[in-house]
Amino acid sequence: MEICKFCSKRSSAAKHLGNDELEKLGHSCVEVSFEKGDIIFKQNALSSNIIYVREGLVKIHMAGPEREQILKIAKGPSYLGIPTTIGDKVNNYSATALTKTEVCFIDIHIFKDFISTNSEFAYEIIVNLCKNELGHFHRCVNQLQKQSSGRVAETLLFFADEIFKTDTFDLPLSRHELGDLTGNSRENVSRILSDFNNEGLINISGKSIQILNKEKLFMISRNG
Amino acid sequence: MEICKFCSKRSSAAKHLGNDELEKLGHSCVEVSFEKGDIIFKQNALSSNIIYVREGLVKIHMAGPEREQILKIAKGPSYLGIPTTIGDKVNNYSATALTKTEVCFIDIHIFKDFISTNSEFAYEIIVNLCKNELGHFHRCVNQLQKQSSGRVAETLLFFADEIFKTDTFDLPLSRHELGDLTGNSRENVSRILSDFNNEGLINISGKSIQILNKEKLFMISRNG
DNA sequence: ACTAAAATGTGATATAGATCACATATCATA
DNA sequence: TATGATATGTGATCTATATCACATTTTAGT
Repeated sequence: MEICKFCSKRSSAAKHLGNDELEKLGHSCVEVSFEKGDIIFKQNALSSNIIYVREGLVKIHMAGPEREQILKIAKGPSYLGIPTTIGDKVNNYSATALTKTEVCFIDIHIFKDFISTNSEFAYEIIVNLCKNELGHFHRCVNQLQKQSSGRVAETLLFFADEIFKTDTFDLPLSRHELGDLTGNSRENVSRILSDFNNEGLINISGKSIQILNKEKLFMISRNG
Repeated sequence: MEICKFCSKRSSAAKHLGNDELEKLGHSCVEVSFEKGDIIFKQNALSSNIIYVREGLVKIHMAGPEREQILKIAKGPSYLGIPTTIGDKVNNYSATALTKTEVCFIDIHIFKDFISTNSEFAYEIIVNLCKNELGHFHRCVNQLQKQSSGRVAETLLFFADEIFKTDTFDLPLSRHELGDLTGNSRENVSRILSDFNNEGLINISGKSIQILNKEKLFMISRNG
């Protein structure tokens, strides 16, 4: 098993692993492929693996008191659900593939082992957790304080700039999911997208989106 | 300097430090006392210390696009702002004392040093970060989905159960701050508290609060 | 290719909660 | 203890956004 040794998508933490450690990792690591819509792990199930997304787009979501809440869109390569695997026995949230996704399941014991024996690895994991938490703080405050069109505008820019790195792309979410992500009703998302379309900020047809006026969209995202 | 060696409020991570490590920590650690209202660290300032709250109540808050957002109420003993010290050069949020607070400033270098040389310490920090993040996810979803009276009810129960461990206590926040914490306007917080009072759920007089009907308050917190 | 199911668009209506306006109470400091 | 400043309570609006209702489009399974 040399899959990890020659993996081209190693995490910044795994870059600190030596050859023998990578070999060990390769032995206790399972590679799985998920299709769009497949559940990678489920809230309330026992959490026993660290998940590493080699490639693909994943939504992290949680059942809230009223409806499903999408907490985050994660793009490989990145770790997934370290907090819920280490912080609790049970998954506090679910992860579902939004596109075809390549995932490695890493046994929690070997992960702990690396943390214990390789301080550079441990430190990278800590940095990773810290950055994630900061990102999440910002996202949360934005969600809480911006108004709905601002949240939708922000999300469109997020997909363009962070995920697809182009202004023309296919939305990987339904209107309903976009609502769960931005804290809007399905109907409101439709309306806001229509408005953006009519004002010439975007060009939308089904899921395919083209951003036409990034500056104005950014202004809307900024000022609520 | 033996303040850490004989400290009665050591963190779960610091319990894994040996005598010589504690001595080292004692040398590069400064103890400071803050009064109610004092700023412990400020958003956008350079972050160069890990802060450990030995005793006291602290609010973590962040300037949002519309208003100030209180992200969390932290109670000593606990670490404060590990994410912002390790995850960024600059503080992503502020911390302000809500009561008289005893704080230790720990040099980031010695902290990193412990992470590198003491794997148990590192692992405890990781567990801590993970649990914090899970807590924050839950708080965020609650904030986003519950309606205002639910958020206020939840906060009252939080103070009673988690912070003061009694049903009669003095609110350490103004109505305005309670709004910043629960995402309500100052006026709305007043109204909600008055309602709770009139319905006999609580007894309120200024900042002093007595919870009379915990079950019903819990129901309100649950069902929005 | 056909049909049921699911997703989407859009108007009308309802409402939670913000904002405004002002009265009252409490606090801090000279 | 007097006095300005700050915090709080409460009614009257106003508005963003949810909800409802239904038409239309798209998708998936046979």
